[in-house]
Amino acid sequence: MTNTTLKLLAQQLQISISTVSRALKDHPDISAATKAKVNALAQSMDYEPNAYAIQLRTQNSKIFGVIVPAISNLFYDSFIAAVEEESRKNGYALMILQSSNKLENELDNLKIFRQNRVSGVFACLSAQAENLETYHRMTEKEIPVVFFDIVPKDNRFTKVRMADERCATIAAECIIKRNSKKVLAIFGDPGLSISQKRKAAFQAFMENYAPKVHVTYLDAKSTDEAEEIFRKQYAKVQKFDTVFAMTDEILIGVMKAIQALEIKVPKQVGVISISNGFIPNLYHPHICYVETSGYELGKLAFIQMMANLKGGKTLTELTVEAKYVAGGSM
Amino acid sequence: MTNTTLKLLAQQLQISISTVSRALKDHPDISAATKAKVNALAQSMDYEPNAYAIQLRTQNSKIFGVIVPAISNLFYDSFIAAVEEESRKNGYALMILQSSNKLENELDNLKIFRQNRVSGVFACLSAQAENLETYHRMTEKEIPVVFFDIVPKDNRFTKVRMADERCATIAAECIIKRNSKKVLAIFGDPGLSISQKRKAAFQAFMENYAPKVHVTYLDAKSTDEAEEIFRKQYAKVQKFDTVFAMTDEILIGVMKAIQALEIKVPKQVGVISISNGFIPNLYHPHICYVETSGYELGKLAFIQMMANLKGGKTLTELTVEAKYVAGGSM
DNA sequence: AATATTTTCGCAAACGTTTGATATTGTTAA
DNA sequence: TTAACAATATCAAACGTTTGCGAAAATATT
Repeated sequence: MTNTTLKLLAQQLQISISTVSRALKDHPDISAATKAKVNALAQSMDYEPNAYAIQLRTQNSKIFGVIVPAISNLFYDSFIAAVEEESRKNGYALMILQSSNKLENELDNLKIFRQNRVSGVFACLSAQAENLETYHRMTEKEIPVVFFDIVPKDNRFTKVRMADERCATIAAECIIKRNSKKVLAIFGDPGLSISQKRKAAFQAFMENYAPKVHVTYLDAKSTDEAEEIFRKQYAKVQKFDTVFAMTDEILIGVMKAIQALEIKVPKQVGVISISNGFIPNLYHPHICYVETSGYELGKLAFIQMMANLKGGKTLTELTVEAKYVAGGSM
Repeated sequence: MTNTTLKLLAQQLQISISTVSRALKDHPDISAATKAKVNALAQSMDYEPNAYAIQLRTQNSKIFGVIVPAISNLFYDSFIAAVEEESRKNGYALMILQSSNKLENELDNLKIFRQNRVSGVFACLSAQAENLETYHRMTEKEIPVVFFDIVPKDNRFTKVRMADERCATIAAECIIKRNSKKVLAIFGDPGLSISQKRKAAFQAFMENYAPKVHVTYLDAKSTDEAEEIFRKQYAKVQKFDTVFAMTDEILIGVMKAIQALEIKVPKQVGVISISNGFIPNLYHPHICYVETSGYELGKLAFIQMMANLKGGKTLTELTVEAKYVAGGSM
């Protein structure tokens, strides 16, 4: 079954292709009568413009590429949902690819994006080394790139991310307010800048405003590591009274240990984390958390993308604010 | 900055466009020497074939469309992950759109897919009325459609879904093996066919193989309802010794109650659910569950798609088998 | 040495659309 | 009546590929 084309419509109506094209897009050059006829026929033959021919002609694909480490991720899929929502409103479609945190996949994905001449790319860096070279080539070819969440240090790029330092500071504040004496603070992969930033901010705040509180800083790269760390630390003589989990992954590990050891929250141990809220609300009592909303981040990223597309360069790093959500765990 | 094209390469090398094209795809007509020269130049000018020109010429977009109710969903994103993985291996990219369970969006998405001449569509019906008309038009235009999870009754389509009845049966089996005397079984929205199927299968099995076990059947449309139901039932004099949760949503509610009431699992109450495994593994001990893997379903759907694309029609309804995953909760 | 065969390459059309330039009308003003 | 002007519609080129067909050059066969 062959697709309906402008040519076909033109033949049927015995008029030229260009007239059909213009009629369909309500061009003022075309009379109302002709427009009516054309639209009617297009409707009945259910004509669908060929996006590829259009892109070839106009050099504008109206497609955004999105690279995330994993689609199956509470944070990223709310980000995607937001970007998708806005894109739809603006006539763009999304091409989503996952890097699985592998540089190889990330490069493959970028190639696909280039070959499809995407109008722009939303990228979350994979944990491995930064391959900014490729991204530079894209921006040079006037394909805007908006980095989100895990962003490069390079200041020539547009970036949006959570206010990571602020998140950590808010958490620290809560811990101090609670009058904690001994704290276990577990951070994520120390190779990631996000971990470094959060840890630095947390540490600075604690040392500034509560120098007498004893804090143990440790890193966990996985849920299992986090559980392990918690168990080991809790086995010590002088137990901590509050635990801080930098990510959902870590929180899950912590909570497994807490359940296994039958520790009472918040009586024996207070818990606070940074999260988008889904995981913390799975438990009883609800875990207190500083909210980082992928959804908000998505909206912001989209705004930046459009700004980039419209005007000139907007080489700034924007952050979305964090807020504390109280649960029963502190 | 203008993109590198075949024409540009041809001009540089003073040979024809077709020779360049053929050299790049290792056509036997072209000499090794020429191929080497072409490849070298293409490399250094980082030539990227224009996917749109190719599609226009070849009438093959190498893109699959995917419609899901929501991307932010544990089940669907594992489905997407699987399809994406396979697609990548086979040189296809994915265009993912969400319907948010709205017919309007679903139709919009299909239009985008048609305009982009996708090679095929993976579709999960939105909860609202079935608009099979549109899907028919696609298959008529030789765009294969593979329905997944929530599938139409119409037998002219290719469908893959979970073995819903079997899941419930396996769970029932476990409950009987455990020697339960009194069971609380909580099912999802009774309006959904999936709930009906699972409940019918579960009930039939229990009545057949363990008629003396007392089962209380209740429905919960949300996490909160599930928690409420659990609390109410647990307050009764003769307590149940096992609880069955049909979905993750329900399991979360149940577990909240269990944690709040400080009930020991599995000593005081055994827990079993149907899930993809993420939620059950959040707790200690891990909750036993019958696995419904979006991942497996994705793999199966992809196979069906390729079969559809290659050979003729494969108008069958395939299901992916469920398997029991033991935790410490039974 | 002349013909036949293979190897290597170029020509040109086609895919479906958009758009600047141009042609054909009908209408108005002089 | 004719020049001037809208209004309407058409021509043709271009976007970047692929590919059947034919041409030239190189090699092999008599």
